[in-house]
Amino acid sequence: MPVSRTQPQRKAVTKAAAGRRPSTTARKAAVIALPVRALRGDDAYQAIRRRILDNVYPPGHQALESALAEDLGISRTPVREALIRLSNEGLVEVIPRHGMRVLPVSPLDMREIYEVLTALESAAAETLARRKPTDAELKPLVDATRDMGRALKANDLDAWAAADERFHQGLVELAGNRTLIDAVARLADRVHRARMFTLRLRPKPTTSTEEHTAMLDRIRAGDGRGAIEVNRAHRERAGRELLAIFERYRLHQL
Amino acid sequence: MPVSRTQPQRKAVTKAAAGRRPSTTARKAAVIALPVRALRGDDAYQAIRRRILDNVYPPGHQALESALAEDLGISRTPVREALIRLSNEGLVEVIPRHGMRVLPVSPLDMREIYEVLTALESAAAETLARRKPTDAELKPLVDATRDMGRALKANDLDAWAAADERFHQGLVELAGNRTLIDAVARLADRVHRARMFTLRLRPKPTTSTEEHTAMLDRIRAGDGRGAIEVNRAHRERAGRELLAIFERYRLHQL
DNA sequence: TCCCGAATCAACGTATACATTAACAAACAC
DNA sequence: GTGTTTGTTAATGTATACGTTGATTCGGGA
Repeated sequence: MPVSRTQPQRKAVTKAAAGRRPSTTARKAAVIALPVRALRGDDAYQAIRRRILDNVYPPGHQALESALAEDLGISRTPVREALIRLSNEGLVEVIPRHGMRVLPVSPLDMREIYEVLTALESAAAETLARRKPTDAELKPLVDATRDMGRALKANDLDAWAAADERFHQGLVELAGNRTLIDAVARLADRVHRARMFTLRLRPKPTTSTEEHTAMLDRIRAGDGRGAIEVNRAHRERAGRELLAIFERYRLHQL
Repeated sequence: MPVSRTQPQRKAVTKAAAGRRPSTTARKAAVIALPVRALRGDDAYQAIRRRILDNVYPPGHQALESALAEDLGISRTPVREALIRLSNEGLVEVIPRHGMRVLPVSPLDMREIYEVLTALESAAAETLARRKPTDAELKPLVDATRDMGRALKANDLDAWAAADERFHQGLVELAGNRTLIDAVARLADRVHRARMFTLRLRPKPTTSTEEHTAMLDRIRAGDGRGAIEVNRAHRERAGRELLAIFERYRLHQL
């Protein structure tokens, strides 16, 4: 779970013959640059994860290990390792004879996740408020909030969502508790998917910006209790709205 | 992470020739029962995990993939899969050329974990209090609290620790939020190890029982806020004590 | 004596081979 | 015609083979 520790950054190894049988003697690549980047190990994890987050593999999508391996141009071994991690994170389900299945985001799941996130972020907000962070430390949060407002004016929902994620991510990171960061990160992908589905179905998220500003005020004032309350209200409202959309459009059939 | 979903209960397949090369034609086992149960896949995970929790592999212990495979009588493949999961949970670290290393439980880690656990359990306590559970539902918690008292009188620290874990586990389960349960479970193993190390070094945990009773009272009264407060105080006190022991005995060198 | 470089070796990461077993279908009995 | 059983197939789980690469050690030069 400690992502930063368990995933030794692999430098981007490029292969001359990607996916080809490894030749006994390694030959230097032709002058022409490598057309396909060889995916292996953790890269397989990233690749599959990205396809899920980008909805290339939508909820309910099934794929056999061998099919994934072929898609990625690698063998089944690294694919299996990637699937173990993805199922750990609740993104996919491995069904013994039917490969993996991308898990749908059910309304129940969302309700659960929001409840947990609220608890975790509230703790982060309180810790942060107690620590009385400097303005410099809070700058990422201020910037993110500002960007949310700008994106909303420009009607750029994707930019709004990105800035909102940056705010929440930054809030948790500033608390400085690695275990907390990891716990949130573990839920982040699933929330991300749900929000992407609902992003264009819901009314303009105008109040979120104000709520973020209010939270920042509490944190600056060192008011831990107040920060908790604001965050809780923010999360609960957002969760309620998201669930309403979900149920109205029956997105959980996905 | 959704443990219950991602780990399809494997029925205890027994093998006639455990660990032996699989024979082409399956023969019925000799009349004499199978001496060694074949360990594979998820079993490897359980086996290694248990050895860590039981301190057979103490913090800092290193072992090569091949050594683990030999120990368990299986090949490296299922061992690797087990290690991926164990490192996900923060129990071990995989160091590229030096095998796996059982992670020590540092005071910093403990502080972080207790902070997160406090947030999660408080949420559980509040949810539970709001739901006004029946006495029948609360029975496991009442029983656990009672057993803690008994164990303390009998001076059976292991039984006390087991009952205490049962209480906290039961509390979270009663809240009925699977995501929450999984998030707590993910931290449980590390906490368990830390507590086992300190169990016999600290003064008798007499106040915990009272605090549990107080929490139950709040829950019964439907007083969510109060349950949060009691739980927070309980966790913070316990965390402080644990950390004090840790630092006094410099257990983090382990 | 200490430092640097080359050679050796072993552990890992990945690919592949193989036996097991569940799913599916066809054939048979009723 | 329907239900059951058996045979076939394909996907998995595990083992094993193999090339790559980093660690370690030994030797030579300063």
